[in-house]
Amino acid sequence: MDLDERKRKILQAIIRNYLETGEPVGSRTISKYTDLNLSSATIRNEMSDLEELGYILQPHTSAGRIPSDKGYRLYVDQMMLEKEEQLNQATQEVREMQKMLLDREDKMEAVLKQMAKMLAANTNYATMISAPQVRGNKLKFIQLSRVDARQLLTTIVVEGNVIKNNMISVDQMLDDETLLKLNILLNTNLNGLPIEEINLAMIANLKQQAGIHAGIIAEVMDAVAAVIKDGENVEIYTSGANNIFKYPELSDNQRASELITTFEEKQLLNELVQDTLTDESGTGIQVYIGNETPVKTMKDCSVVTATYELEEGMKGTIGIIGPRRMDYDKVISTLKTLKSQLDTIYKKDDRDSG
Amino acid sequence: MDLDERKRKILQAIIRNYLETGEPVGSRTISKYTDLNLSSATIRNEMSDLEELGYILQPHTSAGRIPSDKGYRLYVDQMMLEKEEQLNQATQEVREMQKMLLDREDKMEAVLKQMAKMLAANTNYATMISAPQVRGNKLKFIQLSRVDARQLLTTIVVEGNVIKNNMISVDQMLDDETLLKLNILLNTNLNGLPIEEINLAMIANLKQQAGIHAGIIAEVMDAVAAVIKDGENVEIYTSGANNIFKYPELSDNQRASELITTFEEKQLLNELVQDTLTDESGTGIQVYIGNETPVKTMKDCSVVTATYELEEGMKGTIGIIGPRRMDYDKVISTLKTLKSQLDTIYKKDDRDSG
DNA sequence: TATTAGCACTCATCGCGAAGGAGTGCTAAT
DNA sequence: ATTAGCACTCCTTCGCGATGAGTGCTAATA
Repeated sequence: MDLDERKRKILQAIIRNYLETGEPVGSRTISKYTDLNLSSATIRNEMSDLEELGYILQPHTSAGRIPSDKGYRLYVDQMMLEKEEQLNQATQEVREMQKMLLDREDKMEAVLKQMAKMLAANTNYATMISAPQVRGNKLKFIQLSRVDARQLLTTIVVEGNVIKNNMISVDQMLDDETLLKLNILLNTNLNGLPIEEINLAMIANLKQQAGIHAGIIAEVMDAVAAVIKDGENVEIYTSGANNIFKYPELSDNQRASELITTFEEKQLLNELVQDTLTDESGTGIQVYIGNETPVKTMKDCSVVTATYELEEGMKGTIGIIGPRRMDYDKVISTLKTLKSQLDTIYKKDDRDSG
Repeated sequence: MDLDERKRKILQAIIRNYLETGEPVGSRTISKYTDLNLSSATIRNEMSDLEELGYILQPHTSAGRIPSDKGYRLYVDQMMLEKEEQLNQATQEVREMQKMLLDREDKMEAVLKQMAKMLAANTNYATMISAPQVRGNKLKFIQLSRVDARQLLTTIVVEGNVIKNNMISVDQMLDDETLLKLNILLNTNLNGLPIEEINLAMIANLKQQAGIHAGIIAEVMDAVAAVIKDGENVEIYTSGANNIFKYPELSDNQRASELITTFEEKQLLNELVQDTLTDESGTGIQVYIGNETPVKTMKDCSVVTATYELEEGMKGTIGIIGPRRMDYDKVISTLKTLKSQLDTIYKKDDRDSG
């Protein structure tokens, strides 16, 4: 089942060539452009074997060969092993990104958006970045403030400095003392508590202590619940969806429409994020080739993802979506470098955003 | 220059037919499917006239005619006049939307997103909705809260209940009294003030009064400035970009790519919003045909926009983008109804969101 | 005078078959 | 084991005639 050296070299040559041209590769091409010094006939025999083994396939009888998913898979795995060390390639793109990360003074949202855009511009593929997922976080601070006679403002801060506001309408004006009491009640009972651990008994208890203001407590708890809910559907930023038009194999109406919808709805991309976050291989980089992807509209694409991690276990995903004949080499090394930048730089610096 | 009744009828028939089929319309078709009882020869003569006048044109010598931008323009203007009254058409879609608006309990963002989606599904065109633009608003409430030893939380509420949070890191812990003082200082000086009217002199004054905590004041003012900045780049929600693939005249690679980019970047859509908001015709509905649109990537499209207005002069834009042969009738009446729903329903109900 | 029938003409589109050519598999020679 | 040679496959391209939709013009008609 294992391939000998020569077969592997030929397969690699086929894939390399196909990545460049997007056209089926013939035996003569391989014979000419490799250092194997073999005639096209020999190559043909080997190709015949490779086809039988399922690494390549023929679009039609008298065409050259193109890599199968299995072929790509071998190629990628092999590459990942070989290139393990040469991380500090420090390409132009990465330097740019690094600069951007250091420059950041505005919100995470803006940084992620721009990062997606830059990645797309650099790779010529479609990109997505998910904001770090808030999960298992503790309440840090709750406050009720009187904005005007009829309106209270709830402010909830969760560890990791995720902030959430909510307006509550009240029937009659609350005096300062009552407001202070409620604030103390909320903070002494809830501060430091993981949101998930807030249960019905506690809520009932709070309400009882709040007396006639139980209704307000209820609304505050709704807002807290909303924080959890918000944390579930992660924000996803995309860019470069138009890049799919650069690859004829993706830009027929049917496929293009599906892909565009996927990028626009972002719903399905979430599946990709979840899948990436759960299945954690060693490197933090994953490659989905063709049908391997969890998003079925991308079955004619390849997807490379990286997970990055900020402090406090907040994880996010970066994804690059392109044709099967993606420049895996470039994409993987770019993602690796970017990932490590994010992992380290963000952890050093400790300010954060809302 | 003005068209006689017959010419107008023929032009109308040509446009109607072309809207349905997307194919050039021949004289025989018109002769058969109108109540004019004219032979195709007569129609041909009239069509020749209409072409000379610039209302229709021929893709090639022996093809039928298609409407020119000028032709569409006449058609739309005419239609807008005729249909002025029949607003209460209360179609299925509108009823659904109305229900959705009444149901709303979550944030504006979610409502607008879903509205865009629904519009796209109903019309089979691409849609966009801009969130109401915050402009000329007054500060309603400012608060500094101590979240932990090193961090202060700024909460700023603007009229219309736009809420903005910001974390401030401090070197040493502030005691309760100082915090209270700062809060009183901020609120007595700034509450009720239009954000634009805050000037350097006021800031200097505040800083002086804050004494050693001038740095904190500076950071709060930065956050206030950020509210203005936020207000400028309006959020725009889009949906149904994939619908362009339903119209062959828009879905060649070149055009599709440009349009998709426009929808993804949203930058350019902002121009459309601004244009719509400034140039205010009577009805609040605008129709851009082909090259009339301010967004050049949409030169092969028609764009219909409506402005809606919430309380306090907050205006937003709804846009529908489709091919030139758009079903203007349906789109306009849908937008008209939706607009009036938004105008009235939102004004009645007064709760709001952050 | 306006309308219409008739006709020649234009031109995009479709189908078809031949030519071209890239690439293969097989066989026989090296 | 490798390779040269050759027949074969089949996709692609191109040209060409047929088709047909639609026009403009002219002459006849009401």
